[in-house]
Amino acid sequence: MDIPKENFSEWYNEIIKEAHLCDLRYNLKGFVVIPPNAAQVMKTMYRIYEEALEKKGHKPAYFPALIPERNLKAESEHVAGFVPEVFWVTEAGLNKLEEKLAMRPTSETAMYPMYALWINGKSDLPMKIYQSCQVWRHETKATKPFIRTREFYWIEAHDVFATEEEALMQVKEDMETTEEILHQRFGIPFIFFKRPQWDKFAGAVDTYAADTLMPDGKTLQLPSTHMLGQNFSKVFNVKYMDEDGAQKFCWQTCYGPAISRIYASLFSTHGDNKGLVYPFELAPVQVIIIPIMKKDTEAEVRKKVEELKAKLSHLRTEADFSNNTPGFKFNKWELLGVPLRIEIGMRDIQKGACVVARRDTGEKKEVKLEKLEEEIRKEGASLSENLCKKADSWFSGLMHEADSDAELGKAIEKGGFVRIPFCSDQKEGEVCADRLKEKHAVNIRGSRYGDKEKPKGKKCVACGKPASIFLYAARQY
RNA sequence: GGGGGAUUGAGCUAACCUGGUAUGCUGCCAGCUUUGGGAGCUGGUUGUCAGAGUUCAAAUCUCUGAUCCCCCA
Repeated sequence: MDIPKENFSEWYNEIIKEAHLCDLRYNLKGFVVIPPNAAQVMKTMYRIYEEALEKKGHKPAYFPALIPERNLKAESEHVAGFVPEVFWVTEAGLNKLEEKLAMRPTSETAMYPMYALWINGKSDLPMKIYQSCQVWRHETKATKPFIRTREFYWIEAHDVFATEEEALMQVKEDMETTEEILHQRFGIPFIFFKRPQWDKFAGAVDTYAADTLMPDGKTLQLPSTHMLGQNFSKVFNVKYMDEDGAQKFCWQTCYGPAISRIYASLFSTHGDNKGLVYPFELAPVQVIIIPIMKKDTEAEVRKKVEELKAKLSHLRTEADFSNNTPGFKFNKWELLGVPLRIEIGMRDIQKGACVVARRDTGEKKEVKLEKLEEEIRKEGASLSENLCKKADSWFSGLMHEADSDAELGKAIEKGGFVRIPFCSDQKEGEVCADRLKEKHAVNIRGSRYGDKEKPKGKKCVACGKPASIFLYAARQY
């Protein structure tokens, strides 16, 4: 493959096809088949996430995919937000169902009626449960593989606490988890925004969402964590008996990292003109050994390669003995994003060495065989670190500021986020957000988490009234 | 929501206007040769989106339907 990443849209379609990341031939709009090349990475991402959540006190569970209509409709804001996108099951076998069943678009209304039964007293709290599952949303916007599909793969964690403070702490913990995994381990840069009131999760008190950037400068929402307050507990009767003997409503949060979407940003962030580039930890094949064989040396080289493979069996190591030329194999495994490649032929064997090549930099170097394991470990770690650093520096170059409508119009063309003074992130600010959307095709992402600065003396870029807060604008997926 | 494109083997494609044995490349399988940056030869391999109509004869003409992909907001 040789598509310049500058033309991101074309690059994205091409890499999906060339590297077999998903098969679009399943003839149902918005539903894609995810073959092993992508599924292996997604499973690793799932495993990393699940381990992290469990380490922080979450336990796994599985809830039904179908939700009775009356459950889904219990919380009015929630239902208003999701119903336009729900797939309904209305028939079973030969009969019409008496009550429609929703294919879960998210699982609050499947889980919380059970929570009401499970939680009785303070000793049941906090209750932190997650499930890894698929959800379905009949998206009306244009679908795009991994980024916006009508069926997608995610984890949803739903936590319940006795107090508001604990719930707020959980929101913070979710943000930390996101930083530890998405940024530090996957190398994906992002910013946490507190969404404006008009753009929060349906039914939530507040929504905090991690927004990353795609190579074309448009933003993509990754995990979000929601402070649900008591909105759902009051509807679903999630209560505990306090020490004073009174029944009290619980405080809830939920957190939803969408693995399929995170995967999109993973390969889009790190990939290059030659194809995929994976962090060492996530690569389905971490080390590929390419034997260089002549007819008379084949047996000897083969033996050596098997030896190396066994030596590196603690990693996902493979050897390519296929009947292709070395050049073909180099290109193939580079396209597939294998972080490290070992080349070995008689020339090297005689020196007691092999050649190690890095996917990210293309550097090749000779490594003595007795130092191989150590070198592989070092180079693997260094590669992941380099990917993260490269992504960070690219990302930080896309942070802009604007104090007026005209400046915003200019800055947004560069791609990325633009920090602007804004009248309000409460409901009344929506008019201004709509105006900017109309004029510049930008979306207001919210205030940056932790940004305490006040826009003293500045005016809202949309309405010109005194600004109360700095918000960020970006074009979005 | 607006626009565009398309449906011929696993993928890309020719033939369609002017109806008559469906073309080539890639892939895949087998064999031989080959291997330090996309190898070569020989042989093999599967197909006209669905339904109806016109006709001696339909990938091609007519009608009806279905589906997908892409771009922009």
